[in-house]
Amino acid sequence: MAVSGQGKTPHCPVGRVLGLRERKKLEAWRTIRSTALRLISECGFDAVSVEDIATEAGVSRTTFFSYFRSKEAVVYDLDPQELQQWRELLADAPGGEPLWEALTGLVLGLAELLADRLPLQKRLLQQSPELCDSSRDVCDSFGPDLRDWVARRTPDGDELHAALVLNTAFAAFNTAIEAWDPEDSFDHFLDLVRDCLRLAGGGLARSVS
Amino acid sequence: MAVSGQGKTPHCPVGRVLGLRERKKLEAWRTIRSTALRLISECGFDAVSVEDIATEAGVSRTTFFSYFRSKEAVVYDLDPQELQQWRELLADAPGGEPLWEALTGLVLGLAELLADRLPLQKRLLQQSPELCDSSRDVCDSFGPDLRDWVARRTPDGDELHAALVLNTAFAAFNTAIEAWDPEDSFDHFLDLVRDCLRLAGGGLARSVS
DNA sequence: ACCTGAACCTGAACTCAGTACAGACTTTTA
DNA sequence: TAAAAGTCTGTACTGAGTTCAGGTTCAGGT
Repeated sequence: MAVSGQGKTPHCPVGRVLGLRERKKLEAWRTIRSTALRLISECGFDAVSVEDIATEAGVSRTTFFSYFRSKEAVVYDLDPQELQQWRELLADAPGGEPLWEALTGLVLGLAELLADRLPLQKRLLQQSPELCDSSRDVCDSFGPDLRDWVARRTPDGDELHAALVLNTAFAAFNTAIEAWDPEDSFDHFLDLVRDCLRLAGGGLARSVS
Repeated sequence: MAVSGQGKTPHCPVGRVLGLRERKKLEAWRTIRSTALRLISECGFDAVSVEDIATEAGVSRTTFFSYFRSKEAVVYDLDPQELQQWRELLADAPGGEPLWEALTGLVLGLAELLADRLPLQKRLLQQSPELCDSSRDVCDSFGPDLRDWVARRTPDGDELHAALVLNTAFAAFNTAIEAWDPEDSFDHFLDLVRDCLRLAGGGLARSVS
């Protein structure tokens, strides 16, 4: 029944043309999200409670948790429209390519899709070390979809290889995020992602040191 | 001052010859750990509270948290003696090898060190999906040490490569753990770890599908 | 325009993880 | 054997996440 993956009770505003109900929900989602990011960037992740966020966003604590599974999710979750774009990216992905090439393309496409959010998110990560070792990361927001996508195109008997490729791609993406300085240009980030994927794809045993 | 990484107030029983104090602490650690694992395997991770564990182990809730940073930690943390062995492994590791080879050796050594615990841990993971998506994993227990070790031997300017290699090694290890059926032999697990590391090291772009 | 069902929001009450701390107790050391 | 240092415990607190009953708002059909 649930189509989206975020927002439980809210039936998830992903429809093509939005009714009043869905417009309001999307608006609520964004209000909560932006309020949260503002407060967290001002005071730090731990110093802001869900109560604070809800109040400041003009909504109840209960409602907050109906939009976001957890406090971290408000930082990492994709905007519903981004999520939709991401799913279109998955749906349109060519089927014939080798898995690693396909993943490289998808991850890069995703990175571009996140161009607006990532600088802020990375800055939050730097400001709030609590968020870092909370062991949740950006991959949590699109990981499940990508996992499904990979599973769907994986022939029986090849699951180990598929899982390894996927986890390694995540590792490469995370490494790029870790290494990136958000003061640098976003193109520089894209280069980092490309480099990491290329190195991992080419074989780490081969590189120096 | 803190030498260990787990156990805050308890000054950490890693000394060569143990005084009464340290022996008691090690005993308490193990009592809490084994009690926790027993209860969790009987009832599931979420169905057991820290209160339950502490009571059953004959210790106060406060004391539990002085031995383990979190509820998950009681599942993932290394036994103090295993931790010491792991650190000796790191200290004895040869310095001249290329990073990927060195990591391969270390990870395999670690896996052997964990031979006793891993089957049980993996069974817990299967029984309690909550534990899986808590996004904490076995790497949390030895990851920081390994990260330090890598940082120490990484020349300036090579941090990106080092981080990528480390994260990829983790990904390979995790993939092996995911794929392993604890009913199979532990040797089979070691083979999986070796395979994953070899594939990732050799270059995922090269492999089929 | 009105009715009805469904989706949504809310406050209240609850469980439990994690922290702080002061006082009691136990080992160490001198 | 007494002070110092380390450890345990109960208590009390904050805040995350869940449940639920009751009220409000929107959508679709008449």
